[in-house]
Amino acid sequence: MASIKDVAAQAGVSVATVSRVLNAHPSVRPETRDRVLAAMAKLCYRPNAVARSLRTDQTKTLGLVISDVLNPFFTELARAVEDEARRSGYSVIIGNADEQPDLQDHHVATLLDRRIDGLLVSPTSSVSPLILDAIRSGTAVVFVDRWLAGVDVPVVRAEGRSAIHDLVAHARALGHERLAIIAGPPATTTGRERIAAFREALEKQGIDLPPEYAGHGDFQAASGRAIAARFLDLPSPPSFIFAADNLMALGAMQEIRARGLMVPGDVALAAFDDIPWFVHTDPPITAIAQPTAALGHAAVQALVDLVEGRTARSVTLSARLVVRRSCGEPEGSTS
Amino acid sequence: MASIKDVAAQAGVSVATVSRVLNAHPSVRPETRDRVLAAMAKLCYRPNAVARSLRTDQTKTLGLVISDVLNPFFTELARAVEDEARRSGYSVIIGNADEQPDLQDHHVATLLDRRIDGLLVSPTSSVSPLILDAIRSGTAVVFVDRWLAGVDVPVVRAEGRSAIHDLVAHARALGHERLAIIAGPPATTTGRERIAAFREALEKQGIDLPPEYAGHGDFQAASGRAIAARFLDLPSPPSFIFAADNLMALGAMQEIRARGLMVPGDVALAAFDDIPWFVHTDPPITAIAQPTAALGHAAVQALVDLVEGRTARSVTLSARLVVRRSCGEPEGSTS
DNA sequence: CAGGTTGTTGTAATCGTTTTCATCCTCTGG
DNA sequence: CCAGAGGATGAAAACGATTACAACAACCTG
Repeated sequence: MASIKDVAAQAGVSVATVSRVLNAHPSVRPETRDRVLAAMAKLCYRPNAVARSLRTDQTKTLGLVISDVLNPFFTELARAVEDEARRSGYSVIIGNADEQPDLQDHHVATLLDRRIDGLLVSPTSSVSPLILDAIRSGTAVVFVDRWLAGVDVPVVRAEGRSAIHDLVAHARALGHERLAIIAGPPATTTGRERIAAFREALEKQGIDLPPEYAGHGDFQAASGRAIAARFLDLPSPPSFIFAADNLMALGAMQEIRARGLMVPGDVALAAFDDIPWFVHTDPPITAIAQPTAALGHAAVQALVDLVEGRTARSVTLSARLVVRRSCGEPEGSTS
Repeated sequence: MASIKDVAAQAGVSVATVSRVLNAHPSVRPETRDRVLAAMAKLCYRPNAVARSLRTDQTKTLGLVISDVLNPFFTELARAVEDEARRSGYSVIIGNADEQPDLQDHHVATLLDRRIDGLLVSPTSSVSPLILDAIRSGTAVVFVDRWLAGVDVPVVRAEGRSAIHDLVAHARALGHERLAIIAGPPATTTGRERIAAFREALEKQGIDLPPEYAGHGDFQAASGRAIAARFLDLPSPPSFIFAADNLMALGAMQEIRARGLMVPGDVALAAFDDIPWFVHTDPPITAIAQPTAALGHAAVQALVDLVEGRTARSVTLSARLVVRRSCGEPEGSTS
């Protein structure tokens, strides 16, 4: 592959001049520029980003470490992140932590070794010395969706508390009295917040959340299924199950189906995170929708601000309840 | 960030020695090695992958360019690719082409600029001078799922022909006579192959595929919906619609629902690609399942073979029909 | 016409590694 | 006791770009 030296030789100029036309430096005579451009075209020259990064100390690359690519929420987030990053002239390297702290650390480490300009993380666990080190040593970091306490880093997330209150009110209006939750891991902020909001909403309605009606999964389908099974095995099983993400809702659905039970007749179901398929499930699933793409865009903007030396602020967008039929027939409904 | 020079100074040795312990070179006195290791720990030294890549001319990075990350098939493929690559010591940079040739080229170009060691592509269009150039100039390339004709590059894909024959036979057994297909873009191999197999299967059954029963979408939901609408507006609409991927099936489902029609009563529906949600839709959707993860693993193995100077062969796995209820009630079914 | 500007170009240092070659030391065998 | 082997280390040259600085020409101004 042709290097800047080959181009310089071909054009009969020095490498400095070639570099100057590469970087659109003003003081290059048009005639010389054309000669260089011609040489580049002739040799199919493409600048070596590796060498450039070494010299300029910037890779024009952002790292994104998410908990689970297979979760449609994170997939959409990743896509939005990539789109926005590209608009700002950055590439994105995605690391899939698969909800495992070790894997998360592995990705953070290799991204740091690759000298990415900035890091976007949705932390899997509550502590990560590596991430904290990176922040302390000056790496630009922004948290998205989930965050780590005790560090001064911008957080871009959706506020789900009020939507959860709406959901609980909705369930109560439909006559549900025994409400259960399949929450996320306590080690994650979203794992803790969603159950806290749920409990708070129940209290507002004058009911409480018995321990056996609260399970902590890992945001993946299998755990949702296992916890749903535990609920349904109870002497007095809940009449309503709220899954804190769409994958655990899928698992719960599988378990409910496997037992020959009906939604919402036997158990009602609702999920945090909305996905297109929820419209077509049997029954359509009531869910809390996050402004996923907006989250991704805002996160990249904040990170790029940080990387380029500007200041960045945290952003909180709001999630909203989308009522469908999985909690019972809304009054006035025909189907 | 500490460099190899700082470590050398701290340990009182030359950079060459530090480099040697970094690369586990045998001829370093154990005592020296320990001293260097201690210095590295003290300085929190991490080797700069950028500098290393420049010197060694290898980035230990693979590029993956896929047509649409939001398509669950590609998401799962990407995940499998990343897993397998990590096992072989490579990172993966994913480029999402969003079914747009321009975007695909953009990603290929930046990946090449970053001097990735190998490229995994599922081409969006039938021609791509950039990709062809890359192959000619010696870049290791492997095609996955889709491919480009006329180049000697390993292809890793699933064979769906026989599963499509099974599907058509299944539809016929259920009494369907007017079968339609929402195919992919003719510019893609999967777009062409699936409709060819479908037409062939129909012929075997003694029926033909009228032009108005064949539409070409772009593998995304909106196009599936538009084509389904066209089918349903026909004076004699089809009784069975086969969508060539899951997103177009989603679009078709949306259109069918919007018209108040029932599946499979009014129209039957089947999809290429299977996803977990198909079990829970109303009705559960009959689909052709690909061995997605295996595809990803095989593709990476082939690519790594190529990168590391071994020879790689094409791999063809087979897809299989998963019968559910969206084409009609199978005999003996109770639900 | 001297002296200063301005515009265009080249030389060479630099980024953080790896690696070749040379050097120095120690040990072995005759 | 000396030659030669071999082990451990260092000096320095790459890799392909960017950029500070110097150099030189041409031009303008008084």
